[in-house]
Amino acid sequence: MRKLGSAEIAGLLRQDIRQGKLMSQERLPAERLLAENYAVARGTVREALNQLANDGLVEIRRGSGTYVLAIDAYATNPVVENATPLELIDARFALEPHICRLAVLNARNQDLEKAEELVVQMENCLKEPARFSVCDTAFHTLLAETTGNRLLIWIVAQINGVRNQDQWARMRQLTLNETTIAEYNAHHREVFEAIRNREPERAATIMKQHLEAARLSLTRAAST
Amino acid sequence: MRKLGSAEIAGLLRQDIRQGKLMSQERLPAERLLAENYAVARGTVREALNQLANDGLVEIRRGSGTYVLAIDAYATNPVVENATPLELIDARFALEPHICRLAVLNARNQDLEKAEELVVQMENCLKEPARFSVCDTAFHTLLAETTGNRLLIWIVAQINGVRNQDQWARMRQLTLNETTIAEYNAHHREVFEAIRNREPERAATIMKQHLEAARLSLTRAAST
DNA sequence: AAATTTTGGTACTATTTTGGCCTAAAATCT
DNA sequence: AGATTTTAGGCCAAAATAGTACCAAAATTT
Repeated sequence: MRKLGSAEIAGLLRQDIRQGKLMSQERLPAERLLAENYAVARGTVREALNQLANDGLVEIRRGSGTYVLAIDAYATNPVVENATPLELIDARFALEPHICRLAVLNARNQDLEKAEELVVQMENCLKEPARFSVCDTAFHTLLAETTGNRLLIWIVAQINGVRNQDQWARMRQLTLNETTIAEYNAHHREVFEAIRNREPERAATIMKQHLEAARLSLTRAAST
Repeated sequence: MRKLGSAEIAGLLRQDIRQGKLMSQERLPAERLLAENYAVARGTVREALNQLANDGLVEIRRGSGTYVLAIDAYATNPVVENATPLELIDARFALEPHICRLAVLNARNQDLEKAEELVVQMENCLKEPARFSVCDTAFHTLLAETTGNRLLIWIVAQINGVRNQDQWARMRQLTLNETTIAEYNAHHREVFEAIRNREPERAATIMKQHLEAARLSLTRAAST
């Protein structure tokens, strides 16, 4: 790990504040403690805190401590970052079936080639959940791109940003075993075939079933 | 792999910056480190960094480091702002039917009251396209809020942001006459009734018809 | 109410890190 | 063959950091 500077420290603290690990009004650890935690000199921590105070994220009170304020300044899109896996599945449930329809209407041969390549790659990932997950994201992104609708592409990109969060990663580890990967692969294959055969409604229907399965394994995992 | 030149290094860094891998304000690795990472001499890295600094992508501070600066042009969402009315309708086509389903499942009495109030307001706007449009946006936003899904609420909010753009305003003026407002009102009324009667599929179907009608009048207007 | 502890504020020096600059040999391109 | 770029190394100056000590305000304990 590279040595940390004041900019990095400030970034880490910003992140903690954004993610709500440090809640509003909460007092964060004393400068000397933070310095020890990050294995850094106190001056460096002070520099970082002054940056945060300058941005209005934090209030420094001499003799008392440093306090988090204004979550609202960052309320622009913490929602996206903090979405729960279930909210995310519902959003995909809304979007992806229709994305399939539009993909059918707009798919060019080169899109189909890319899609098939990804499907094949995923079928070779039965025992590699991490790699499967990457391809899975790429597959759903490709579908969005195939629609040619920049707005949809952007929305899907935002949603994919959420999938890299902690909670999602944990859930994925719980749900992605060899059986479910095989199941998902069958869905992906069917979606691909439906798109290649230009059957919009079938593609949409299968995507719905796919997401229904994903939601099921998610709720099952959540209840254990 | 061929050896890299300063131009290639500059290209790679440009890409990382545009993709957000190197965020704004972030300090990128020291020249000596970059040189090691890319297996290249320090002078080459320096040349690349000078190119980026020349393009205003990066700020080099002697003794401190090299910092990414204001890439807001890329980081923000020009996509959303520049979406065409047709892209927007397609996105709503993807989202809103399912939002209707979720709204049916989650609607509380107070949501229904607000919805009915908006429907009534719209029915009194036959000759006031501007006011109708405001209520229309509020109605669709309310449906999203009723789902309780923060991610969907956020997405709809982003989409609504687009509707205030010039192009959209022009289109709206072209399409919103007394006849179409009356037609849309009938749709809204039906959607509301379906939600009150807890009929998710009917609500979704009517919303689809509503959006289909909107797309039709849009394409008609565009072809004149 | 007073003493003690904890907290941020400040000053100072030594060390490390970082970019700025130069040169000469080697590699690459034209 | 000539021109340009890249390499490899050393040295300099600016900035950041480390480390230490002490001060003052607030909080806590006695």
